[in-house]
Amino acid sequence: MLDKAFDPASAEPRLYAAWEKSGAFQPSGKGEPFTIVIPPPNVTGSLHMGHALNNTLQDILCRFERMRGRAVLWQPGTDHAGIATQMVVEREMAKRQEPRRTEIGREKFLEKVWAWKAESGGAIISQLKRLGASCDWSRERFTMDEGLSEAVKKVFVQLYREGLIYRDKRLVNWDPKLRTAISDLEVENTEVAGHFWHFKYPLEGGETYQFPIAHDEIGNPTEWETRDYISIATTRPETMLGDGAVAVHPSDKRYAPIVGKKCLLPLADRYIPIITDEYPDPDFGSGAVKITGAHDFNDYKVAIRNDIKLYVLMDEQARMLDADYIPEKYRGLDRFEARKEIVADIDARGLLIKVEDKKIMQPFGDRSGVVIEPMLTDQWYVDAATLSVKAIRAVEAGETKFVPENWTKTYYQWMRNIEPWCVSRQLWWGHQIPAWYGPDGHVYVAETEEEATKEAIARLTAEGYSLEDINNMRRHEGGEGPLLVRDEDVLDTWFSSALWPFSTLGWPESEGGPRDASFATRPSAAPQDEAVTRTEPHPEEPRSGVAKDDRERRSMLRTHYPTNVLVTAHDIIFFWVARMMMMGCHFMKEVPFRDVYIHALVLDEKGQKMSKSKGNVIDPLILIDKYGADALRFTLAAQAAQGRNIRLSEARVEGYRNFGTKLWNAARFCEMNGCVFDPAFDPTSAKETLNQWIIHEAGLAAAEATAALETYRFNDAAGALYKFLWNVFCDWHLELTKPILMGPDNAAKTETQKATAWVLSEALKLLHPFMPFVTEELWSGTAKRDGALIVSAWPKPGEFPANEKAADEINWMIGLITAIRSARAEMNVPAGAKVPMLAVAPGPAVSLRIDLYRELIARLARLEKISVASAAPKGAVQVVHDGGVYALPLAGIIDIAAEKARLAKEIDKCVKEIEGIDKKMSNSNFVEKAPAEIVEENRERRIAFVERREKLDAALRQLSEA
RNA sequence: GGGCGCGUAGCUCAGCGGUAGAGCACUACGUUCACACCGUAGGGGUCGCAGGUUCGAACCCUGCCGCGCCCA
Repeated sequence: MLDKAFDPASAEPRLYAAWEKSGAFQPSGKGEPFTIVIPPPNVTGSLHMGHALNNTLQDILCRFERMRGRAVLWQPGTDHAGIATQMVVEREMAKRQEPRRTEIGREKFLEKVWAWKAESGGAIISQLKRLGASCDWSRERFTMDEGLSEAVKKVFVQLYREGLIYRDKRLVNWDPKLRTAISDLEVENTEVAGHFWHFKYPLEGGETYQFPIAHDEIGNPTEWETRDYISIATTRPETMLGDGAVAVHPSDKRYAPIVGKKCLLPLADRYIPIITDEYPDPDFGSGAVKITGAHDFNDYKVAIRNDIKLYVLMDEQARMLDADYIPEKYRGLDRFEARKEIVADIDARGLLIKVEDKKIMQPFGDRSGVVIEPMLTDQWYVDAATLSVKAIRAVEAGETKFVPENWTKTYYQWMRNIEPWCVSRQLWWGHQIPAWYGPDGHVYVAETEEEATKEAIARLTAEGYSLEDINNMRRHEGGEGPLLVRDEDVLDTWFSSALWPFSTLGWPESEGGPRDASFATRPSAAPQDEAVTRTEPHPEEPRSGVAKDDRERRSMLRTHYPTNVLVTAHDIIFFWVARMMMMGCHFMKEVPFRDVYIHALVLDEKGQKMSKSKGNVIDPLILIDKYGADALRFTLAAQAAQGRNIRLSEARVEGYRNFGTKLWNAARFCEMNGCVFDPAFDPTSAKETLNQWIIHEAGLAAAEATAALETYRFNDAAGALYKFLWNVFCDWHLELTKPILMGPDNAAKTETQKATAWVLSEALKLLHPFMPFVTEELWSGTAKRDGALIVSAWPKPGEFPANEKAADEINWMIGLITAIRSARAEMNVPAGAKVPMLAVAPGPAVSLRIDLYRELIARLARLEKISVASAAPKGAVQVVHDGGVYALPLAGIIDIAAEKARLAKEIDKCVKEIEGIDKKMSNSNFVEKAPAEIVEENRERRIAFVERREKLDAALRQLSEA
């Protein structure tokens, strides 16, 4: 016996554990493969609404395809989140008042990070389980685990050898708090209140020129003043010390007389040229722009174009450098301190023209929150432009499709304007770059230090050094140190994430046996190598995802790559999709996924992005606690319409929780009425019209849900199932079965019990991807089953015999009942009162139907008795349905005026419809040009409305006579 | 400045060439033996505005107004 209600809190963990234990989450040996790699959440992360949506949709697809018999692999894991994780651990260390990372050194620090990871990392994994995610946890991976680290090394080395990774000095986004470079994507540009300072830069040698200060209507100058300076404006005065030039637009006549001359850079007391470049906007500020090539991205381009000198002004913490081109008084000052001083000093020299308040766009580090400083540094770059060629072509050729399709545009736009990808980070937590520097500064890129050392020795030997010379080049005294020094930096986390679709599946396929953790740095047997190679303990202990055996790795990669679909939000297209495409196309010679389904962002009720700082975060786990995972999942799916964001409201979640309860109660009804699933039941054998009808309707819902899921229309699938279950199965079918189930006809009863149980079982299957818990619980709770619902077979359209005749008949009856109920309610007939009904002069077809369904109609419309009359009695309420007239003889009980009003209202509706159709039909263009079927449809509708109006008119007439 | 998207019932949103829909909220009625996390019935929309295309526009096109996001 089913409990009174479903209890998610106790059922969910139990069911989840059973699924996992059964092996259902692992790909079955047979069936066409279906593969999704999870967008790996940060190891520091915890489940937010975006994850909940993202993973609900993936799970729906996985469960759907699993039930369709495919070998489903949903590959889970987390990424190591370089900056975030390092920050978390450092913060903890600070809280415990432990020595700083720089004091304990890299190795010790990394031990702490691994310890943190073991202790509190990956909390999100258990949260995904609460959501019901059917990932293959036996294959869980981590971007820092051994196999994936191998992949990273291999990719880096290969790209380097192909010339697609290089070291370069360029302007990067520098985070002075974290003291690392970050990518453009990790910078958030925010509008803030700032200032616009206008300075005078005096012309060299006291030179003067005429500067226009007034213009006529057509823009010709009418007044001039004599100037001995050029006016520049800046939002960042502290960078003026690094100016290499002042630029004006070549078309700007105002400055033409002084182009090519020099002006004095105040405070720095240097002369800098006045040049022309397309960059300055003559209408903006004074039209003259100071060019600080080393601290501004636009200026950098101007400086490179015009060969202007770059002056680096700041250190890694954005303090003014100790450099000879910086006046002593500013050295060591923080950039904002320096700004104050500089403005004051300019003012003191009489060179400050004015200060305006101005909204400015300022770049902030998304992790640190501090103002990003463009800095000229040496970093490693991936030649993204070259890699993008194949990635773009793959999408153009349709090898990968975006759903909805319009995201293709965003992808192209970014890919076609792609910048070199800075992949080095000045962090410790991450994949240390496999590059070593020789004593002469030469760089050797190799998968191991051993290899790099060999290369170095070969190179140095070729240059004529003896082994003894080389040994003397070692870094430390006494011949103990290494010859080479490894690059300190690590790779951007997204570098390893970009490999995720194939690295998690076992790439690179190792040639020998599985590698152990020390292999990479195992000392060689060669004596000369021994001398120059230091064996160091590997910071990366083998963790989860221990290498599978080779054969399996190869076959996983072969069967599951390319993956079928990547499910993600649009804010990750650049971060991830683009990079996976580039890496996949390059290394696998094949796109990483066939489809990219871009889902909505989940916003709060007001349409605001949820963020901790705004305090408008809705915690999915709290909703799960309150309403169950099924309710949350269904809500997200039902709202996941393509191309729209989701505003999540709790009321909606509550509504879908109620839907789950409705389903539960429907199952209880079945149980109480002997509707037990019989595996031998054959839906084509159903003889009762009612059963034929519900099977037919179930087939429509199944077809709709299947088609919708196949095209990622999650909301349509959810909607179709909701409607079928509640508004068809519960509202009508179960009600209509009651007389049969409680009646005397044993054959009809048995068939109805079986058919109803069968339809319920099919509905459980259809709903399972959306509401896995309650459906699984009901599956086993309502019958003895061969296996769990999660591995049952998805309903095929052919299993549901269509029966239009049965559908017409039952739907006619439903219409009649509804019409009677409506008239009753409007006439204020007490809900409990049973009244008689007369079918007025019914034709043979209607008579037959009335006879067939007399009991059902009477029951659901609360009628005392249904009989036939040649005419409606006087003063009766008359209901018109499908051309028939039905009278409720309520003379003396009902309010005649109210009934007249009701009829008048209905007549009015008909009249309006008829008028509308007439208007169309009288338009000769419509009749000529509209498709014949549309014209015919209108003709038929008109006939039906006219007939209805005639019946209603008659009823009204009769009522007036009474 | 460039790009993408959105303005449909009180709220949250479907629909995207031919009869305007859902959930929630609201109103009235209802302890009918699955369910009040329920049932029955009902009210509520000139589909942002203005043009255009079309026999026909919420839907396609153009412009405008308002809102959001992304990129400069």
